[in-house]
Amino acid sequence: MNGPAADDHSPWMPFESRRRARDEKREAVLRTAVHLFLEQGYHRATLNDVAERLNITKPALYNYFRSKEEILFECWALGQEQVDDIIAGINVSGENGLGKLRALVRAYAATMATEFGASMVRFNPRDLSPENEKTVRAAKRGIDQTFRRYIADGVADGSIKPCDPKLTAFAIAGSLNWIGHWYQRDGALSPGAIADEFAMRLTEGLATRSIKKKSALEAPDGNNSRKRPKGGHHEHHPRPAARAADQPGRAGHRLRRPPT
Amino acid sequence: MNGPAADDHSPWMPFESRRRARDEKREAVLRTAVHLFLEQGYHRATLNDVAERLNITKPALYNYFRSKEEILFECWALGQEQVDDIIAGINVSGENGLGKLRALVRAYAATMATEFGASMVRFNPRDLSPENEKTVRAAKRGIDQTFRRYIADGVADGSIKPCDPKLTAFAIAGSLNWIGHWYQRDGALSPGAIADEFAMRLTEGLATRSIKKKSALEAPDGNNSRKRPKGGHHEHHPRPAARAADQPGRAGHRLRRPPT
DNA sequence: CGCTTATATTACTCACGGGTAATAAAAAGT
DNA sequence: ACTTTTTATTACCCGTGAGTAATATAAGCG
Repeated sequence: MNGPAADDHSPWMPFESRRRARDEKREAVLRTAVHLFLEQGYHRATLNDVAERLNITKPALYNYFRSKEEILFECWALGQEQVDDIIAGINVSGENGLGKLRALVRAYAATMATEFGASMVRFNPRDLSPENEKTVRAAKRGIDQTFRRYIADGVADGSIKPCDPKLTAFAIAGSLNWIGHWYQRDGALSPGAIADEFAMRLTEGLATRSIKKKSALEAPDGNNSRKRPKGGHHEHHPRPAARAADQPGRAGHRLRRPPT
Repeated sequence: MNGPAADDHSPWMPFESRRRARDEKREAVLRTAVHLFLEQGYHRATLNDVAERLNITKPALYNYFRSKEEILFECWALGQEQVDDIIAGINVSGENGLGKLRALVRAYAATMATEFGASMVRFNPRDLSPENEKTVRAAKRGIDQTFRRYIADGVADGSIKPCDPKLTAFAIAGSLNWIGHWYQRDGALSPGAIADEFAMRLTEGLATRSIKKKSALEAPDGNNSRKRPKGGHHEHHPRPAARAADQPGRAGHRLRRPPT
């Protein structure tokens, strides 16, 4: 952010470009890792596998991460970051309870169709260090509470029929989380279609007034999803330093070099 | 079943009692194993842990199972057996599509609140041998198709509103499967209450005519579930040999000794 | 060009845990 | 009581894979 207007004589430019290259490599590791972890499971996928796929060798990975466990955690964190952003956006949207719930369902469904999103629900927190496990569990609790809050808000403002927020949140979040288990990125269903369909199906039983269904199955790819679900290249912007979400904890140390 | 009327002089009696004792030990292993596998994850839980909890040593386990993988598979199979029974019962019930779907949702929810039921969705099929993995995937496909069939039946007979059976089945099964991830057996929610609530919540949006809700949350334990959700002792009868469900494959070799 | 720092490699350590003898202790059967 | 079978134990093997030197190569950078 403090970068001087980069001509080409600046002695700082190479520094920055080096850092950027490093960050790109870090992300490449995470993308390969999350793919293999999802495909084979965390314990069956070895760091040799990850390295081999990147055309390097295992010890090279330790230039970017302290341990396999840290890689696992960082994969999860990238998914969690997406969700934090989604929630932060909805919180300032000024919608009523039902509107916020629908927005969350839709965006969360699209996230679950990404590999980092799926990692949030397919990785086992028990495989993390005690400290990271606590962070993950706190974040999961935060998501659950957000669902419940939106539902309770909707009941309070009259947009959602009276119901038990706890079990209703479980039912909705369950459907969404399950996407991470069955969704095949090479399958027939587009993330947009899934997100639209789930947003409709999961909330139609809750609305106090009937929903105007627009035959969601026919729209193969709505242009209305805030985050592009699957662009060919750099799947998500290079992250402008840390980003503070309003939700619980998570130390904001995105992208730091561990070894030195 | 060919047992002679056992007085007390029969020389066959000890044989039977021996077999029974063996089967009880086998099941004890599976109950301990499924508990630890769910608690710590399959790879973190060691056979030493399992054995220690049974007050024996690791090699003793090999009198009952060929490998750790076989234990994993048998845990899954016990859960799958419950589901097969449920489906077989519903298939001959003569209900309409919505009725069958509701019955399945209710019984499946209760199963997910058991450890063997949860193992069906928390274990990773990739940890099984190729052959067993195929069996598991076929069974999963069978369950999915049953959900879709009941929904399609309901649409055909007019009890369910027109909808996409595939995505609707995903949404419902997702909610139910997720129970296996969050349900705490020592928590406040009883399996019966969850089953009732989910059966209501997940199908109310589908019914062509409005549902007569009876405030399901207040009924802590309905007496109407065909299988008792959680009896204190012998969780399921000693299994009268093999049991053939109508669904796909699974070799019916329950309870055989591997070594000899 | 030399000095320093980042990045990668080869070759290794080592704990962990599934699985296997070899063998002892019970039970069952005769 | 003697034999056989079942069930368990102790003591080991050994493949695997995370993580670590020691070291080579390449890239800033004055």
